[in-house]
Amino acid sequence: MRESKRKRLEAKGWKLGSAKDFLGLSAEEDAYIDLKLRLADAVRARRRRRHLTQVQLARMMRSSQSRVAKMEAGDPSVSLDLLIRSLLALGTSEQELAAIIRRSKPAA
Amino acid sequence: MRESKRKRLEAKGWKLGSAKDFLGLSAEEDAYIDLKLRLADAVRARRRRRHLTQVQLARMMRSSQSRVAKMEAGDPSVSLDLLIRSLLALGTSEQELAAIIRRSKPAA
DNA sequence: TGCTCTTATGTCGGATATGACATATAATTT
DNA sequence: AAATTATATGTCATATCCGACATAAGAGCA
Repeated sequence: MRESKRKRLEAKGWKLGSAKDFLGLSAEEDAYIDLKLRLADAVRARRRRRHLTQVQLARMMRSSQSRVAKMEAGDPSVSLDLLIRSLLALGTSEQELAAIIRRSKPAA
Repeated sequence: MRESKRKRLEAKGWKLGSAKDFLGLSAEEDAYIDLKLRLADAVRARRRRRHLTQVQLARMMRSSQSRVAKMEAGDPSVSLDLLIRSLLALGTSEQELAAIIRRSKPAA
């Protein structure tokens, strides 16, 4: 998973503490963002494994292709809700979901 | 955890497929709701274990007491995002988070 | 009984995430 | 290279979720 240093670089619109209180809960924020990016990667991986296009997945979950693209890109406008609902729509079991969440950020 | 048959009963405002397409993705919907309720219980358990009031937890995560109450009650107006951010604010590690998610609904 | 602390429930204006659409940029195929 | 298919990016109106507030309900104690 070479594209996971992406995480830092791709702080595209993440607004983080910057727009907020500038000091404080950056520890949880970090874990939260990291989790989202990990789920995003998992969605893409699972969708591809099932040979589905973004359009197909979008229809399965009554969303749209652009939403799926943003999801997989780790766009900050995408919620954890949508990510997890996507994984569930892809048939991910709770065990598998847990495994995705448990897995910490790959070694550098 | 006797209060988990609550799940079915407490379909208070869950609107489910009812307001939606009436047929279709109830499998994922079920998993989704079940997950939320499990996280809700986990928040309450962890908050109590740390001897925090809802007001205190609310302040820690810059939310409000009423939101925390709704979270713990499994109110449908609460998102997965908020539930997970709460758990992270309570110092839950990703390992622990995974354990909460993995754990399937208790036997009856 | 009142008093204090905690939690529950209802509501609301404002904030954010949503699907949809248009369109751009790959990536494949012919 | 042109056509086709897949994915990316930007924008927008509406739906949903948010914190905040008011207030009720419960628990424990003076």
